[in-house]
Amino acid sequence: MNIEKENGRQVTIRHVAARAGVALSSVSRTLSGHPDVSPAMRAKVEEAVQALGYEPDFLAQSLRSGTTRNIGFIIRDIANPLFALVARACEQELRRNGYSMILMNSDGSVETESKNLMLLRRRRVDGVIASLVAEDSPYIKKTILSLRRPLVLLDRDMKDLQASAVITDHYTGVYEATKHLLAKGHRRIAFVTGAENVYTTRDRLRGFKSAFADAREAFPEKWMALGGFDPEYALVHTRNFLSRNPRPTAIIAGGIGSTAGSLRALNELEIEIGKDIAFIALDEWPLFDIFRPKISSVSRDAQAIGFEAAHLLLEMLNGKTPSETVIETK
Amino acid sequence: MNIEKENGRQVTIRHVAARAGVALSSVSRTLSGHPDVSPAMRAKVEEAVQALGYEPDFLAQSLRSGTTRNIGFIIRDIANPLFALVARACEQELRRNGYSMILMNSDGSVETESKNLMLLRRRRVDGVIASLVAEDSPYIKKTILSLRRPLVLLDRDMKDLQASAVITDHYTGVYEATKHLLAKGHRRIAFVTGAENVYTTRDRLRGFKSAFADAREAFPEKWMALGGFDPEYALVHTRNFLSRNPRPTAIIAGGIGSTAGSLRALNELEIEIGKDIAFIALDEWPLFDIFRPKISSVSRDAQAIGFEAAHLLLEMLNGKTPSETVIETK
DNA sequence: AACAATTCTGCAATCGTTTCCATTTTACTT
DNA sequence: AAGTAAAATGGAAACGATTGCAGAATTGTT
Repeated sequence: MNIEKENGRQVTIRHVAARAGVALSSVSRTLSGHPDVSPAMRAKVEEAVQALGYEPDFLAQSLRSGTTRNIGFIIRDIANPLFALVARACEQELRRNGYSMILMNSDGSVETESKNLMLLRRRRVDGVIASLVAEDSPYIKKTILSLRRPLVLLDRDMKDLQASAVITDHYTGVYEATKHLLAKGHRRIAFVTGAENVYTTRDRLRGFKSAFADAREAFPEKWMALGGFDPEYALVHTRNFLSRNPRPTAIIAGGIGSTAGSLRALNELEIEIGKDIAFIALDEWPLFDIFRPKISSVSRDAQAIGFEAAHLLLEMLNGKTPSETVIETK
Repeated sequence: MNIEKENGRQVTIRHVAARAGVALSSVSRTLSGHPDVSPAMRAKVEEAVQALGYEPDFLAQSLRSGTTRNIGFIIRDIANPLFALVARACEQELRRNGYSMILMNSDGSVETESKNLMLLRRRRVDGVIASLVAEDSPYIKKTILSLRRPLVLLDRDMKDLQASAVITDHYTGVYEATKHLLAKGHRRIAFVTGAENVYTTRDRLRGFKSAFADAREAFPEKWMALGGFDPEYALVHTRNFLSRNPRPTAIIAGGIGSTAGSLRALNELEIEIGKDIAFIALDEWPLFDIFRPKISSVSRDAQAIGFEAAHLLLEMLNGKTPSETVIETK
């Protein structure tokens, strides 16, 4: 069976129809499970399909149906272990439902992100899942509105977008962590993370501030470095904080990249976590539990995020209205 | 500008032609940069394109041209940090060349992998980059042959496939590492890694054996656990080795997953690396340089692998014959 | 046996492009 | 000024599927 056509050309429904001696439409109906198909017809068509090794062309089907069963997935950086877990769970779930994932890295650039979105639109993806670089770019907002396809945002909070979102309750985790540090007597707590133009940072900051307020302590403005999630930013600013006199007694690093940068700074200056300074990471690196120094962290279930994102999108594809899912921390 | 059509329908080349008062074919020619287009025509068409916000449909173009500018990327697990780096570099390079990446995880299952390959074929991807689960499955081999599209294999060595490949010179790295251990007096060296049905393991094993042979030492067959790259396998077998009497004085873990599993076993039994036992990881986890215990490793440039894979594929898409690129270790 | 109702099948249009071919227009020779 | 070559344009047929509609074949009813 599965006799390859001698000439390189593709086997189309046309060949199947010819071999079975029936009309194209009949073949199509048989294959798509239309009710009005006689057993005789079905037999003939199936024989021909087998013999020719016919396989419907997704492209042609997409053009006709207007649906590609392709989902765009845009993140800053797939090499971020948290995102990688999200992407994996998401891809698995989409695949189980007959969708494929087109992966694009935005490399932290609003411009690349915007180009990617436009490309996905031209590719006629059925929907998009995205962790945007920033929430405050009107340019991106316009591009998103022009998408006119179901969209799921990861940890972002944008108005009038008709998008679903998977958001994390960072507040609680950070609040507890900060409270814990304050209870241990720490006052000079440095906070190194990304900018406030993403929900993630704002929610974390809210938790941080609340803990200080509840402890009736002044909010340590000068120990804030809210500029970027990249390791370099964290490295530079942690190094800076550590060179001050007096230096901070505790550091909170928000996000995978920031944690990497901060740890590198500590390592460089040979400052020991647990002994010389307290350290809390928001979001975990894999193997955190195995390595020393033992690093405390506020964690969240990345797999659940990916799974939920896929689900919210699938729901929208089935006509439901956008909604939000909240993931807990720690 | 960019007036959205009032009705939801898409703006097609047909609308552009109507508005510009010219034939469809002329619009197409103008847009695709055909030489025989008068300035007057160009102006009219461009005005209409602007006014309507027209954007060519990738799907229709693909159907017509027979080329999708989509590349399939299949790996065991995107959450493996090494693969994630490969995927990122690869996606970036493909994107720079106008291609998009469809990501699929095979979850370490030959069956899933095969299904994925078939789906990619139906989706008419222009090429595939894959890190296969195993080299010895005739089923997979058949599926690959039926792909009839350019293929780049990552760290796999398969005959009569007409595929390009990015392979790593594991031999040298492992040889040096083993020699080093032998020189330090180690004899009971355990080796935990994946099965021999992938090039990666075979090449590493070759290096391992060579080092023993050159040192005129008997190859320690009973300290081999070549069964799987997953952490569970490594955990179980490392634990087993460590419970023997005498136990190994050194462990080599081959691959990201195996390293995680082995480290977990050591952690569990509270055996300290550097003090109680020597440990060498083949392939690095991120942040290895920061954490304690300090872990020695044989590393390779994952970004380069992704970049080279993209390049080999692009070359094949330009009609070149398949070739191989070798990446160095350490 | 004649008619209606039902099931089945085929034709042709459609999705949005590109491209071959034929025809018209323009430009160049002598 | 006529003839030829080159440039510009339009019409129509692909690419590979799905589907509304109409007609043919089958079945059931009286």
